[in-house]
Amino acid sequence: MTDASGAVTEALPEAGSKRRQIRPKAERRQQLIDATIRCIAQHGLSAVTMQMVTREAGLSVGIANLHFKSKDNLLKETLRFVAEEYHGGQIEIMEGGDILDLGERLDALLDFQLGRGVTQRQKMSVWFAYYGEAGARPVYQKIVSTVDRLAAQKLEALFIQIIREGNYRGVDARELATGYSALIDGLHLGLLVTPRELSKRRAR
Amino acid sequence: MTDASGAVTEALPEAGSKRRQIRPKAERRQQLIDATIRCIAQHGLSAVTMQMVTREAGLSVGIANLHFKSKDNLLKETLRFVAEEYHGGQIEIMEGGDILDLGERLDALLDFQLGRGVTQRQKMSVWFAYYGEAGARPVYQKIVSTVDRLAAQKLEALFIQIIREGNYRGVDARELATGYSALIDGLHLGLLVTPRELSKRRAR
DNA sequence: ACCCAGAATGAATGAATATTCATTCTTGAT
DNA sequence: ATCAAGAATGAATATTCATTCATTCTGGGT
Repeated sequence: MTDASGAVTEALPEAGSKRRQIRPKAERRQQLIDATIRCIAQHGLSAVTMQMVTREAGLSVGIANLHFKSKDNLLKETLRFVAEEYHGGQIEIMEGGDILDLGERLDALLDFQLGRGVTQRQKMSVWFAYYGEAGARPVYQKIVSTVDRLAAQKLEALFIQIIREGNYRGVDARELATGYSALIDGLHLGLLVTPRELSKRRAR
Repeated sequence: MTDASGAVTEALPEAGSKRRQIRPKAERRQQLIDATIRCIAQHGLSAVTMQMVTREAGLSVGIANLHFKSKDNLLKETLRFVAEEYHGGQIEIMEGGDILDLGERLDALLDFQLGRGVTQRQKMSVWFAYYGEAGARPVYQKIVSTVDRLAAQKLEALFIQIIREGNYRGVDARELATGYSALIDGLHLGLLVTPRELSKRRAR
């Protein structure tokens, strides 16, 4: 197809044509991580491609390798972000000084963990997508277990308080904490597969 | 496979045997599914290739597409196999007539679900690898939820019996069953990430 | 002994995809 | 207004992998 007019073929001024924007590195990184989360939730970890992610972010393909060294690294950083955000939220509730009543605090924790909303659901998809690969990828295992351990300690501390305050007998805080975490994880899993609702009450 | 008889002892994994063997279709299918399970457990679902699986099975690359139509299909059938085996085992315990005491039955269930061993661990890896993708793949969702629902019904029935027999009050069997399943799933997840042991007692 | 249906093989093919990098563009400083 | 630094682009490249299929081989039937 040769240009008939001989004039400079100008790129068609598309209506929605986006002007190239230069933004700070941190912002681009977050933009890409967010896009990655959405892609994993929608297409599954194993189907995610760089094209997909950068397109979702509204950027060009090359940019991902500019800010993250590689796809592997992007995925790793995405997991780290989700893990830290989730556990950070838990820890904030557990040791924040604004709620004094222990029962209330436990309620707040449940609200946070079982809270609905698209975003939360997406994050959970990501979370479990990585869990699925954790058995084979030590890197993922390490990231998850590190933040997990921290949250588990705080949770145990909370249960110790509750047990003391309520004068409960024959209950081990550590076992309770382990069981509680497992229960929450299991409930999340169930939510992923069956879109039904589970009352928060059941967890207690 | 009796090796004591001194008959043709077909070495299982890899003997330098170069001789091509013709075997019934069902056997080859199972051979490939087993290899797939091992590969997923070792390398992760997203890293599994046809070459990897067929090599693990000690067969040529073309054979997978001969017995299963495609890679997708092989993965789907593998999930179905694991799902049916796992839930089949549960159901057998729950409705088998050989154990009459309900407490014992519950113990047997726990033993089965938390039983260790390489094979069990591999199966669990596979199980959760698929869970990770379930959010994005309706096919997986359907397979899992179908068998899951069946097992959940049996479990609820078991709890109804237990509640009646023990004269427990204020406990809903369905909620208990849901919680129990979630707890077990959560414990499995924990096992995948941290190779620690969890006493069966905690589950109760 | 001989055959042949169909099981098994693996080199070849083509499609998908991560990564590179020469080039273009933006912005803040001068 | 001009410039340089470096952010952003996307066509091109190289690799990896699923799938195909012409060919080889096996074992039961005759």
